[in-house]
Parts: sequence; structure tokens; C-alpha cells
Amino acid sequence: MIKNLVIVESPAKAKTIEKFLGNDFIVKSCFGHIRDLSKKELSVDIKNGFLPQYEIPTDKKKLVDELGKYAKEAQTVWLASDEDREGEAISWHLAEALNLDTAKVKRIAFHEITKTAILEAIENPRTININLVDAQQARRVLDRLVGYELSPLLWKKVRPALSAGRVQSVAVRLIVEREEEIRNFTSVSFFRGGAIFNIMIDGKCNKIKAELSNRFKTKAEAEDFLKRCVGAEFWVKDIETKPAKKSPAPPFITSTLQQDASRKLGFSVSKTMMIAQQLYELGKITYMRTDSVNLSNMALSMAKKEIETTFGSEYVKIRNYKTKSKGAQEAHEAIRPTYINNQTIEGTNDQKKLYDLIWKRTIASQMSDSEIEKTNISISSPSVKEIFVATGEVIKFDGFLKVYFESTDDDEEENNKGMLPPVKPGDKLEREEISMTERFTLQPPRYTEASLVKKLEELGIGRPSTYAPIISTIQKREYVVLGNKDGVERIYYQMFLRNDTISETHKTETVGYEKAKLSPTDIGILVNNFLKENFGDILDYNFTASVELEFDEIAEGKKVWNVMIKDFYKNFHIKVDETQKTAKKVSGSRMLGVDSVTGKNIYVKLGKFGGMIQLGENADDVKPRFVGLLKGQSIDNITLKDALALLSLPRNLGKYENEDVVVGVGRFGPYIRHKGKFYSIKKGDNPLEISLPRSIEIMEGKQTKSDKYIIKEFAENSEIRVLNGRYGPYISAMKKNYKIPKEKEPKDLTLQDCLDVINQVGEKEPSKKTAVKKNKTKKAPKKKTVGKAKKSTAKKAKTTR
DNA sequence: CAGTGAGCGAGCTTCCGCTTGACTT
Repeated sequence: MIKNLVIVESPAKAKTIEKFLGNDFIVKSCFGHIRDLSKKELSVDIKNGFLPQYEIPTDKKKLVDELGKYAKEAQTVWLASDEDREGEAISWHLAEALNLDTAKVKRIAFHEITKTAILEAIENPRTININLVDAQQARRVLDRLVGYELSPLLWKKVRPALSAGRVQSVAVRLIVEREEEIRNFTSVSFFRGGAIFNIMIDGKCNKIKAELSNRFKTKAEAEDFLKRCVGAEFWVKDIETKPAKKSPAPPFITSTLQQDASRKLGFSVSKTMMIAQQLYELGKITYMRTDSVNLSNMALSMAKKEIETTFGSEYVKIRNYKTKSKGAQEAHEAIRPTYINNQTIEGTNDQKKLYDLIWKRTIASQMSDSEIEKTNISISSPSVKEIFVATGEVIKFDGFLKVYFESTDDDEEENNKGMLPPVKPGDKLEREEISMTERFTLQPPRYTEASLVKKLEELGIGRPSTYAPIISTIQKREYVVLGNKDGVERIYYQMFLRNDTISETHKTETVGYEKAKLSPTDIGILVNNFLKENFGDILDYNFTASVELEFDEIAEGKKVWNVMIKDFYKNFHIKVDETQKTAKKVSGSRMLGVDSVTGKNIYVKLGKFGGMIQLGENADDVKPRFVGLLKGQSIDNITLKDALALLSLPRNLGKYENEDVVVGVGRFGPYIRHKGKFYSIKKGDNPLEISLPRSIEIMEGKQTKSDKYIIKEFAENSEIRVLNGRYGPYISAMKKNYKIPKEKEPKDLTLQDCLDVINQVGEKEPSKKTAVKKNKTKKAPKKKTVGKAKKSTAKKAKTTR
């Protein structure tokens, strides 16, 4: 006989809470939602008040049965799902699916996992708030209607298996439009002035670096300025010192953790979440999917104590932060260490790094402001009207900067400004050098995973639990790709005035180097244009915000959920029908020009297998010619010249071993054909330019590569082989793969060695659970990690003259 | 492995938000 059953969402939470409650309580987890609309069909009865048809997914059936058994036995069932819209719905679904007697159901909620918070919740139970549940149903049904009516439209009008939705389609739109901005951007150059002055103080020479307060648009103007400075003498005109303050950033929430881990640790969004999940399950940090910057009173007092003992009481400043983000539901605390007195933890390197970041941010959020003194020295000359300014910064009190420095995406070489020498107005300065450097306006940056999350959060689109999945969905659908771009070299001019002589040099720098940035694909651009044209209201950046307002009204009982849905659906569905009937199939077809040899039209369009060039009309008696685009080419930016080059394929390079070597583009990309055999041309070689000798090299290289694939074969048993795979050498036997023991050299393995390995693994089979877990921790973070975000203008100064 | 792309029509695909687990050497 069970007295009390408590159901929470997360199993880790269940474990913790069980410790706080006495023996009269058993705590179980429902692992999130237990019912949903069927995946197979719409499952919304449109004719019948949009009644949702819920079902228990197969992988949840066992769990629901189990919970049902406990609930039946229990005197009281405490539904303790999160206190937000989704959480309320989870409680309601539990009550419905478990067939709970209302008399024995009590709804409780707590925002922090502390004993006092939980006991207090138990003291103050309530009933399920059906208005809030209805708001969730409205959200769920709206998303289903949008997703399941727009997606099939795309299958018909663009390409099968595509998808659209309230969230993902806006995410794609952001990336597509940023790319358009970049394409329409033209970089403008200007000249920035700088100077180095010297002054003797107490027999010591001090240098002052200063910047000219205005810029010049042209080289001529810049040069003119230097000419005017010939012979000029400079004095300190004015000194201004003012105190400044910097305040720490609020504690982490999901989005800010993702951004900071991306900038400082180079983690991808999904990697951050995976490591955070591990830390949470180990009891090291609080819940990692949260939109609240709030810290519990217990956490605040722990932080206070920790700061006092580590840094001193003058470093303490307890603060309450207010959540700013749109649509925040604040069901949890901010992300913080469970025990703030643990400055470090045991664990993997990644776990340690992420914990360190969380610890520092949490601690810093409760520390004093840093106090800075800023000094501006203005320097002028009677001969020129322009003014130089030297700026210096002195930290009077470091405050929170002692532990944590918040970086931003767009910090332009803010070199740490040091102290300035103690000069007085009227001091004469010796002019060592005045320089003019050509700079360029920067194009808008492409989104990183983390900066996309930031933008989505600003728009109130998506939730902490969905940021990482959104990014993977839009990549899985091939709407966007995460890629790197090599920089290009650019020349810039520099002029100097030294000893009243003007000199000029030009230098080169590498710009536009990018790592792990999101850019749209052809299909992403086409789908976005299609949706924007026909469903502009849903793609509107404010769509989510405006429906959220309505959900809030439903939650407050001011609106009826299915009336709201009806109002929305009426116009939406008409538009879907209309588009279905009238819109033409989208291929992105564009005429590039006319082929001078055949006189036929040349088009570029998106075919079943990607972008292609078409020569001639579909309606012609003769079938048109097709050539696939090369990697890096897109239907969006290809030119007639590129198309003509592609149409020149397949190209005969000449003879090798008395047979023709032909280069072309086919099903699997560019290839070389020789004696009926195909050889793929990999990245780095261009089929339009490749030479005969290089082709021969590739053909010969191919043989050695396939040789390398098989390390060892055994005459006695052809089913067992030692192979070289993606993750290194392994044993393959009867379609199963085995790890090679560390102490063995792959190429020296005998058949017996292999059999031993296979048999050993067979013995281990029964202890599945431990074996699996071991595996998991060992190789989990092997996925490619995103490198540290680098500045887009990496200077590689190299004097060429 | 194999070097397409027309058109026909079968049967398939899809949303967002809660949670973790999983047979990758």
C-alpha cells in the first residue's frame, strides 16, 4: 500500500526529491509528455471543434502502465510536473491517461529543488488549471495544423519529404535573408589615422598611442592630411577622466549557456546540451533547459559565502535579475552549480570545462561591479584642425572581472587599453609617426548555431528544449549547411609620416575566413521564397509573438482555445487550398542565355538530384542535355560562363595506355573515365581544369586507396577480415564489427586473435547495461567539434614594398 | 555500388515541445 505517489518530469529530479520526502512518498518520473497527436495523420477533428485525438506513443505504453499501477495503489497522487504551459498539460494528460480519481489528485509545483520549496509545495496543493491546459492544446493544435498542411504542399510543389513549420521556417528565413544582405553588401574602404607621440617625463621617454577622431573617405584626402601634418607641432589640449562601471551578466539560461560555450569553448549547441545533461544527471548542476535567470535563496546564500571566503566580502553583491526574453515561462531556476562551494569537479575534460564556465558565471553574477577609470587625452596642433585622441583605462576595482569576462560575437579588436602617462594640458609632444591605414566596412556576419539561437530567442521563437533540435532539423532537411569558408587575400594601403617624409606601402590581409557558419542551400532559398510568397503571415517574424499573446489570453480564461484556432484556421486553410490549386511547381528555373553553337537556350534549375544546367527545351523532339552543378556552385549565383564550361563536359583529355581519358560530371559528382572504369574526382581538383598527368595520378592513387581499405584477409575464413574504417582499424566478422585490443597491432593480427576477440565479446553479452554505459561515456564527444570562432579579418600583415 | 534529370502513379515523407535512451568499432 502506497500512501503518496509523486510524479515529476525528469528521473534525475525524482531521485533528488525522493531523498527530501519521507518514507510515505514514492517519486516516479513520467519522462515528459506521455500522450500526443498521432504522427501518422492530422489527428485534429476540424469539423468537430478541432478536437485533438491523443494517443500514447508505443515507447511510452510500458511506462504509463507502470505509473497506472502505482497510482491505483496510492491514496494521493501528487502531480508535480513543471509549472508552465507544457507542464500543466503533462499533469492533465497524466490525470486523463491514468484515469485518476479527481478526489485523490493534487497538483503541486516548485521552481527550485530544495527541501523547503518542496515541503512548501506539498502544503499548498491546487487543482489542474484547465485554462493553462487549453492554452497548451491551442499551441499544439496550431503547430500541427501549420506543419501538416504546409509540408504536403511542399511535397507537391517543390520536392518530397520537405517540411515547414512555425519555428523551423522562420529559422531558415533568417539565414536566407542574411545571405541576401551579404550578397547585396558592397564593402567600402576608408582611411583611419593613428599616431605615436613621445614625451619625456622625469628623464624617461613615454609613448602615447592616439587615434584620429575622424576618418577619410579617399586615399587622396588621407594623403592630404599627412601633407598638412608636415612640420606640425602637437600639444596636449585636454585631459578628461571619468569613472565607469561594468556590471556582471545574469546567470546562465539555456540560450546564453549555448552562446558562451560556443564562443569560449568552441562547443556546438548540441554538444553543450549533451555535456550539460551529463552534469545534471551527475547532480553537478541544476536543470539545463530553462529560460529563467532566477537563483534560489539557498543558491544566493551559498554564493555569498563562497565569494566571501574566496575573494573577500567587498566582492559580494547579491542581485536579483529579471528575465527579459519574450514568452519566458520560468518553470526552473537559472543554470548553476548544485553546490556552489565546489569550484571544480571530477569528470571528463569537457564536463570540467563546461562546469567551470557555469561556476564562474554564477559566482560573477553575485559579485560587485568593476570600477574603471577612463582617460581621454585630446591632442591638437595649430597647423591642422583634426584632433587625435588617446584613450586609457585603469581598473580601480576588478569586482566580478576577477572571475568572469563576458565576450560578445562582435568584439572588434578591443585591445586592452593600458595606462596613459601622467601628462598635463599644454605639454608639448614629440611626433614620432603619423599613419593612415585603409580599412573596410564589414559585411553582416553569417549566423553561427549559437547566434541563431540568440536571434530566435529575441523573437520569442522556440523554447529551451528545442533550440538544439531546430538546428539539426533545418540541416537534416538540407535547407541550410554549416560550413567553413576560406579567406581571400586583400590588399590595403598604408601611409606614414616620419621625420616629415611621407612613405607608402601596401600590405595584404586575409579576410572572410569563416568557421562553422550557417548558409542557405538552393532548396532552402526556394522553399523560403515559396512560403514567403504564399504564407507571408506565418513566416512573419512576429507571428509567434502574436499567437503567444492569444495563448496567454486563453490561459487567463479570456478566450476559448478552439475559437482562437477556428479564427486562425479559416483563412489559413483557404490559402492552403488556393496555393494547392494555383501555384506552379517550383524549380527555380532561370534562363542564363543562348548557346552560340546550337542556338538553344541554356537554363539552370533544381532537379530531382540537385542543381543542374539544361540545354534545350523539355518540349523539343530531341531530349535536352543535362549537366549537374559542381560542389560550391548554386543555381542562385551561377553565370552563363560557368554553365558553358559545364556543358563542355565530358571532355577528352588525351590517351593513357592507348585509351581515352574522359572527364565528366555524373551521379556522384565529377569523375574520370578510363578503360570503362570510373574514378571520382575529390575536392581540390576541378574537372573543368584538370590535366592529363593529374588524372593519371588520381587513377593510380585509387588503387592504393582500396588496398588500404583491407588490412588483412584470411584464406581459411573469408568471413573474417581486418578493415580500415572511418574510426580506424577494426575486425569485421559475419556482418558484425569488433574493436581491436589496444595492445595488438592491426596488421599482425592472426585469425586466432580475431576469433578470441569475437568470443570474448560474446561472453560479455549478459551484462548489457554496464557495457553500454561504458561505451557511451567513452566515445560520446567524438563528433566533430566546432572550432573557436575566429575574427573575420585575420590580419596577416606582410609588407610587399 | 555507378555516372540520373521526361511522365505516369503507387506509397512514403511532415509539425513543436516535454523527457531520456540508444546495440556506432
